[in-house]
Amino acid sequence: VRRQVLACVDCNNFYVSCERVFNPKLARAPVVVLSNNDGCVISRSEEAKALGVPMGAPFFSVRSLCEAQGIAVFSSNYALYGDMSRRVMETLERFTPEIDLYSIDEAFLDLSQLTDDALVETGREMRATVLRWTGVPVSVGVAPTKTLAKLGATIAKRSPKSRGVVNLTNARHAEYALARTPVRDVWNIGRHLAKRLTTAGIDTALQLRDADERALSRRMSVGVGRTIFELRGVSCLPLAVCKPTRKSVVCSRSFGRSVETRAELCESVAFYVSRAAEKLRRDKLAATVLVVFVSTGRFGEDQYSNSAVLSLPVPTNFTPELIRYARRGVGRIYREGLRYKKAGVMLFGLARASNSQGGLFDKVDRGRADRLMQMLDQVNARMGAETLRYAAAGLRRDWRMLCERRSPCYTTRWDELLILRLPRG
DNA sequence: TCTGGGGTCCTAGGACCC
DNA sequence: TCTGGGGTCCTAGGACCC
Repeated sequence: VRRQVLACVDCNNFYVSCERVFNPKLARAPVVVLSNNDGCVISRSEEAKALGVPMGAPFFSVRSLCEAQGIAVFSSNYALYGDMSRRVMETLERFTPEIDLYSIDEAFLDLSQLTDDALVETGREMRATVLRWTGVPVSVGVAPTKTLAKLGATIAKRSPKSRGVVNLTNARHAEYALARTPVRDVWNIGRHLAKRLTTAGIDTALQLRDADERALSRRMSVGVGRTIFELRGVSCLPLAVCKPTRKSVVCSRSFGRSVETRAELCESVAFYVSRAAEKLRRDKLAATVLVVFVSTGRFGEDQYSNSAVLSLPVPTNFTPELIRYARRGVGRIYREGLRYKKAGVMLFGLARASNSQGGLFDKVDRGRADRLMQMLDQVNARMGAETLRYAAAGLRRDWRMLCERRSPCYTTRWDELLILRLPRG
């Protein structure tokens, strides 16, 4: 078997770090970033963690704590985080083309070509380079499998002594780390599995590694079996250097206020369809199934949620056509007298846009439709998102989600560039 | 005596990840 | 008053295919 060494590079509280890059006053201050619609806390600086802000806490429940402690609070700014992610990943790509971009703030790199004594040094160099070029601090774990590398990165993040890099290629070091890791902290062991494992007497990652793999595969899931092998240093999760094309596109939002009329619901759904269709076209895909869904709040009275599935006769990414079907879908599931809090669309059955099969009775001139969408996308790319948009997606849109504490899009909008004032003299 | 093996699809919901 | 969004994979048993 060929020796494999992977690095997991994980950005430290990524969204908070992005905000800090352009706002040095936040450097050692407590900072949190909220989810869409200013709903929950989804990123916390170490200082905010120390002040007792829990991950995932609804903002209303920690709002007074934030105010009392002077914690800086930001709405999500995905334009900024997406662009910063691109910079981090492009920096990492300088180290090796064998890189698996796992999420907005994480990547796995193949370091099998390096000798053992070069591993930690390379990890430190990656860390220093990303910090210097992008301003984002990262943690690095090095190990023979993804699961162990990920664990290494988590430990690196928590222990200052590691200076950001943890090497678990050595079997004794790995065993030491596994013995001190609760099973719930293992990648792909979530809340439910952790509970079932603890009930079965498996509390640490080391106990999981040494458990009966066949029995647990059968009793829990094949995923658990894979995790056990991964903890033993036997790779089951290959490096995905070439991502397979996506299988679905989703666009949905909670409303900033509740929505009751069919007209406004249609408007919002048309807006989500426009965004979803843009994603399709960016990936050169076309959809054959459209799902529209609506729901009231999850916590109050009068709960309702429903969805409508519409099959599209010809694979399409043509916005007005998708809007037509989506409105039909809303008509099927809309109930009067309810306070809707969320709506969205999903697209499935994705095929490559170029070689889609035409329909015998197709009424749309596909050539013209493609040219129109291409023009629309070009104008919006050049002049700013939504310079051209469909009126069906609403003009006022006062149902839009809250984002009252959003930072400027420092890196993606000319009118929001950071302005520096130099001191005199 | 002795009755294959490997694959896909279906469905809705659940689990997991960030 | 106020609780995110976008993904992937797995499950289970039967139907169906070669």
